[in-house]
Amino acid sequence: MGRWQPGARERLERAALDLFLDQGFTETTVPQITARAGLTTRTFFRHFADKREVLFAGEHLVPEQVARLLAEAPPSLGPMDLITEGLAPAAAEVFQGRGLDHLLRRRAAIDAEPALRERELRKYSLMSEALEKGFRDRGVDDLTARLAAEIAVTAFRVAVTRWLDRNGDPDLPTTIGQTLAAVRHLTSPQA
Amino acid sequence: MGRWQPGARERLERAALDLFLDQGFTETTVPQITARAGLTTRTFFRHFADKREVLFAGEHLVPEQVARLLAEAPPSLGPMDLITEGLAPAAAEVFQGRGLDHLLRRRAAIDAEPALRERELRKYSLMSEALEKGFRDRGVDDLTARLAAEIAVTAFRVAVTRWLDRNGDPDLPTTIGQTLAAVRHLTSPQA
DNA sequence: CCAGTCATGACACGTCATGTCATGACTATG
DNA sequence: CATAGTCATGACATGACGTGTCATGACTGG
Repeated sequence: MGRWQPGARERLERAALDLFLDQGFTETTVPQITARAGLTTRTFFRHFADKREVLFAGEHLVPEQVARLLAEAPPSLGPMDLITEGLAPAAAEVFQGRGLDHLLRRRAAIDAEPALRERELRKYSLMSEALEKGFRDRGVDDLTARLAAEIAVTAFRVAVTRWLDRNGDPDLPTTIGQTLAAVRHLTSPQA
Repeated sequence: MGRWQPGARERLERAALDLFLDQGFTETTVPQITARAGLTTRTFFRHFADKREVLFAGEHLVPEQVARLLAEAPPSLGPMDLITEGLAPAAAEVFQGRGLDHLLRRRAAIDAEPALRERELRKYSLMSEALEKGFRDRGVDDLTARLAAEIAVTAFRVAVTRWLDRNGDPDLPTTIGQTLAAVRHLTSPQA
């Protein structure tokens, strides 16, 4: 792994987030990031495909985690039960790695920059595609699989927003559960 | 309006779509587009903020249309009814302007290029934000407004996909209705 | 006919992103 | 030790993207 000073990738991530929050995404140039991390511009693009990607490292493996989760779940569960019982707890773990403080700083940077918001949307879109495929592999029909995947991701996304807004107070699985309950209530006939 | 040869914007849109489909988005340079349209590079960026935007012209006014629609709807309707009765018919009109053939070509270009898919996601995200605000202005609570907006957009998006897949066969309002019915069924307790 | 407006042309420039080759620290093998 | 191989990084060149600025010239209104 690391030969020179190890952790080049991590240094770049930290430097980038600091600068994005301080100056804004557009105003921050790649040479500024690499200077702060003690590296060269070319090295930045060896670790990240583009300037935005520095805030989304590692998230490329979310889809495969989702796929594995669905493949291992009891076959009896329907789509909505899977979301409630399978995804919510697993999702919580993902967010344990980094502290709440880092998550809030990261969100602040993303919310401030349309280009980063777009990247965030793509992340959730990929997650939805993985879910959809997982549902279909379990025998769910195409339309239902697609809608269940989209609704699951929507609930997850809305729940994360609420959870961060409240500084992590009710824990994430609880917040996801509340959000799914609200979805059920909203779409029930008499609503 | 047009002084030299009129319709610069439209010529650029046509040239760009043709080239994107023929060579791909990345392989197409802005000078190639402008050459085909008989204009200069600088002029392209006067009409469109960036290369992707040439496929999304005019869509910036979708949010305000959504806002007006919700403001004018009968106050008695709940969120889900609004989606069914208000948005579906209005949405259909938007797609009448250009022919089905153009919509299919445009979708093919977008689906082939991640950067364009991201832009498409942003479009729907803006639509969702407009819907959410509209619901809140009608007195709907924050969480419900957010979820109703997201679900409405999801249903719309999925319906458009299915509608295009089937070459516009059941018309769009019908397809949206079917999709919403599938959502209700999916989220109903026994599903 | 003249002044003002405005879309476009022409040119310069900084940043992003990538291809290519060189360098030098580490590893493996004898 | 020695030598060959690997691999992350440095250094350099290049092309496309996107913007600022000024000039031009067709149209418009008085």
